[in-house]
Order: sequence, then C-alpha cells, then structure tokens
Amino acid sequence: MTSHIPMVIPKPEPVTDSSPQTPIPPSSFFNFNTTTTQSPLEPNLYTEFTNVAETFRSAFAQRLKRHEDVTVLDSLTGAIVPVPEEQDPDPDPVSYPSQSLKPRKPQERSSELVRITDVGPEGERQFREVVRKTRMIYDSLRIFLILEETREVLGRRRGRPDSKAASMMKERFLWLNRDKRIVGSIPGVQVGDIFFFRLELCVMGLHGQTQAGIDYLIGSRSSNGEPIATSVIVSGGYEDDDDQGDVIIYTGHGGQDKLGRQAEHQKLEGGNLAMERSMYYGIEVRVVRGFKYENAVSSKVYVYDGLFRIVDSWFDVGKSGFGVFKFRLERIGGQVEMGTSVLKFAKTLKTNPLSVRPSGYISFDISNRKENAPVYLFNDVDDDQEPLYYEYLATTSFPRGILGGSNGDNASGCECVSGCSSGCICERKNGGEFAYDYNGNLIRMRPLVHECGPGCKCPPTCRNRVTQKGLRSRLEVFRSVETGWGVRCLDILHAGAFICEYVGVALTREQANILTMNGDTLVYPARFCSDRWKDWGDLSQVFPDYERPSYRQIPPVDYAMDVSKLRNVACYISHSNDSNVIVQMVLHDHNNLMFPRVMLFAAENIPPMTELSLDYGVSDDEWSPKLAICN
DNA sequence: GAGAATTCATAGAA
DNA sequence: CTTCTATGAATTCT
Repeated sequence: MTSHIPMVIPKPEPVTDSSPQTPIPPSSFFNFNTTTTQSPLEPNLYTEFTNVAETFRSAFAQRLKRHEDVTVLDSLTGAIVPVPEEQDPDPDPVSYPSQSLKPRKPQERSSELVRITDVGPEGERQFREVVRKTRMIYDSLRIFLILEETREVLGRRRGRPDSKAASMMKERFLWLNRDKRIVGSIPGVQVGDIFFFRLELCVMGLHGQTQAGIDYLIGSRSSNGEPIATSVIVSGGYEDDDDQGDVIIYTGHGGQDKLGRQAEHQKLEGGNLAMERSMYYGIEVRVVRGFKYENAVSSKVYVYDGLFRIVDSWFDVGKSGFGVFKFRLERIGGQVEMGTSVLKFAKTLKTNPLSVRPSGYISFDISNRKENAPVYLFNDVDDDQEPLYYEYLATTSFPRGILGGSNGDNASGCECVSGCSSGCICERKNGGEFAYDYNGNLIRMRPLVHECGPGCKCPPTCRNRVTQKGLRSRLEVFRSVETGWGVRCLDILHAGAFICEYVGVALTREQANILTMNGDTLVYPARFCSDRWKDWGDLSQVFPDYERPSYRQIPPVDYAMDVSKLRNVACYISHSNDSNVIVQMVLHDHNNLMFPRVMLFAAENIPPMTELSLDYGVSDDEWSPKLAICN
C-alpha cells in the first residue's frame, strides 16, 4: 500500500442552515479512513467487489483555494495531502461510507474520489475475475435481449439491447465502481481490454458518460468545489483532435451544432474546466480510444489505452474558425503497450507481415490451404521449426464404422429451406434453444451442440451451422520463451466466437490403450476442464427465477485423439487454469453421441496478439508443453 | 428537486 | 458504401 495517494474526498451533504455562499465548516470537510471496512456480505457481485475495494482503500483530503484558510499541495507529485488536525470527528468510522457518504438516491453516482493502487497480485486477480464475470453478464444479457426481441416482434424495429442490458444491470446493482469515483486505473481492467459499447464502459466504471467524451466529477460535489476529469474517450469526433499515439491533442467539448459541426466558441466549463483542473493538480486521466472495426458486433470498438497526464492546455482557433480548448495528453511511462498500437500492428500483420516483422516467419500457412484462412508460423526466439514436421489435419477423422450406420434419427434433418428458425426440429434437438446467436457466437455452454448437418435442407447460411464452416479468424502459431509454442489471433475475438476445432485422429478406447503402451502422445477430450466457465452465459444474477436449461445428458466422451503425426493449429495452444478459451462439444456431420467434435470458443473478448490458453485439466504447476498432450 | 439540456451512441433506412 | 434520422439514457445544468 502506498502511503502517498492524492485524493479528494467529497463535500458531505450540504449544510442546510447556511446560505449557498457560506463555506462549509472545516471539520465536516475531512474524512480520513485507512481501516478496512466490512459490510455484511450479500450474494451479489457488487458487494463482493466493494468489500475487496475497501480493503485496499485509503483516503486523504484537503480543501483548496475557495476556502482561503488552507491550501496544501505537494508540488512534486501534485498530490493533495491530508490536513491532520482536521480529521473527521465521525465517532463511528466503521459505518463509513455507507452512512456518512450515502448518496441521496441509491442509484446516484458517488462523489467520493479515490485512487486505488497496489492491490497486489491476488487483489488484481480477484478484481479481474469480477470484471470478467460482469462483462460476461452484460454480453450474455445483451444477446439474450436481441434474441428475445427477434422472437417477439419479428421484423419490427429493434430497440437498443446494449442500453437495455445496461439498464437492467443497473437496476440490479450490477454496475461496478458505483460507490466511488476512481482516478487512475480501474482494478481488474487492463490496458488493451476491448469493449464494444459505450454503455459497457459505464457498467465497468471506466467511463460514466453514455455519449460525452469527458467524464468528470462535477465541481459542486468535489471537496474543493472544483471539477476533476477522470477519463476521456478519443474517437475522432472533433475535427481539431490530433492523435499521435503516446501524445494526444484532445479537443474540449461543446460548440458543436446538431450535425456535429463546430458552430461556436467553446467555453471553459463542464468537462473542459475539469480537464484544466486535472492538469493543474497533475491528476491522470484514463484514455479510451474508439474507432471503427469491421467484423465487430457493434461496428465500433473501444480500447482502453491506459493512463495519460494532461501536460498543457490552451485556447486555440480550430479549423472552422471557432475557438476551441485543446489539451495535450501524454502517456504515462511504465505501462504495457497500448491496445491501439497492438491492434494496428495485428492489422498490418494480416496484410503485409514482412513490413513490420521482416524475420522470424517460418511459414505463411502451415495448413497448406486446408483452412479457410492461412495459419502463420512465427519464431523469433530460437531455431525450432517443430510444427512444420506434422501433417496438417483440418478436421478430426473418426474410425471407420462408428459413424456409418444410419438409423432413422441419423437420416432425418430439418426441412428449413430458408434457414432454421424457432420451433424447427434442429432447435428442439438443442433443447429448444439454438446454441448460437445470429453472429455465430456461442450463447451458453451445454453438454453438446447439434448443428445442422448433411441431412438438413437448410442453406449453409443457417444460424445453426457455425463450427462446420471452419476458421473465421487469422491465427498464428508462435514461439514463446515461457510457454514453448503458443497460438494467438490477429483479429479481435468476441466472447463466444468460434476459434477452431481441436483436431487429431480419433481412437476408440481399445485402440488408445494399445498406442499408449507404445508411448504415443494422445489427447483425451474428456479431460478438458471447463469448470471455471460452467456458468458461462448464465443470467441468474439478472433473472432471480432464471432456470438453467436442462439439457439432455450425453454419454461420457470416451475417445482419444492421436496427434503424433496429424494435427492442427489447436495442438499448440498452451495450458492455463486461467484459460481464455472454452471447449464445447459439437456434432454436425454425424450423430454418434460418443464421438462429438471438440470445438474451441473464446471465453471472453480477446484482443489481437493475446495468447490463447486452454484448461487441459491439469494444474498449472504440473503442466509442461509435452505433458499437455501426453496426458 | 424536477425538468431541460448536453452528449465523440446506436441501428436501420435512405 | 456513406450519410441521415429516429430513438435513446445517463449525467449535468438550470
């Protein structure tokens, strides 16, 4: 825990018996609390998060020049430092903040300005998990609402599932960081994280404005009466912006007409003033960049690029001849590479890889065109070229005989000539709910997905045909010092997106036993561990009476895959108990429940160049690249 | 405290 | 494909 955290604590409830001009008595200004507060645990995410947050919270406050008697600033760090003799005489500090800082309305945004630092690896892991779960709920709920709406009002104008999902979560207190205004990084949100909706940023507490580019604590609610900016979104909406990566010339807001054209001078008020004040106090702002991205669920993508400092501000004449405020933002050092840079890099890798990585490529397609998209092989670590020595197999081959027999069930398919819709036989096979949404993303995990197959009359565009169409994104096998061979994606993988099949030569148990004795390397699909993701897509926190669908039980998957000679890209995915890839069994070209195909999906939004990882069902310590497949 | 105003959204139609 | 428009929600302003 650092002892030197700049922080502003809000003005408490206005003193009723004084006129608006009268300063509030000094004693009520200060609230200092470094003790851990424990409020009764409730079984929801929000409470859990708050409790963790409180553990690491410390507070300092001061009054600034509006109240002439005290002004304490640390000139080196810009920190607002405590004024010890004005310590809050609150006799019951344990009740803080639930009583002394209780918002006027339960849903009102907090005015408590805090910075959370040094939560430690364990704290960060916990925060990350909460953020993950919350994002999962948001996305699942959003997709749920889309599907529900499509079912109810077919063809009618669609609402705003992104905003409705956010509202529903807000009503259920599932928004994160509502009890405080965080300056600096949001625990659990990492540089490079990708979001698809502005409201998703609101839910995370990363940026509280649905449209405005500058988020700030308003002056009337801050301790010194001055507004403080906390985050900005850079998405090119102002013609006078100049974005050079680590340095941004950010235009203040205001002065635009309805068409977004600069039509009058901007004023130093609202967010503009907050930016200026943040600069004055040396308080950093979070920067989120928004830009168009083809193939994204929303056509737009928001990337968290980390913390910037406002180093300069001035009033300038903009391109349209009107006065605009400009702020020079410089990225604070020591942070990981910006997500935006990584995105740009990955994009170039897809079109012109040698221009940015002249050496290290071993192959530009280890699949030899057996996949829809080329699979790169890259190694700038050592001379190993192992993946070249295996023949590439694009889909698992099953033993002859086990699939052949076509009983009545096998032969039958749906008759949906224009694509499957609700009520069709294939939907019923899937427990009354298709496994995928209209973008081909997995909605919820289940024991087995029945895709439409050769016996179905529906076209290839049917929503129930996803994994059978193969790779949709660009994958790269790469050499890493830590994990040996690994796999990463050059595209953004939306949560639930199909990645690839885990491929091998399938063997019956008897065949496998013989091979194991020979020392060959086998993969057992049944061992893939999905416990961590078993409630993936679960909405019981939103709908209290939500019933987990009961899927038909399937016989245990009891085959092994030989990957000693034939394999595909999936074989190089590393193991992690903290995996970002989930395993879903799928049938599409045959109906033998004992031999489903092993399909891999993104468990969360995965930014480009992030290593993919699977839980092979062993602990992290036990794992080695060899063991993963020997086991 | 209620309603108006502001806002670098969003989706779908034109 | 881009541009336009209707609808919208949280927050701040009055």
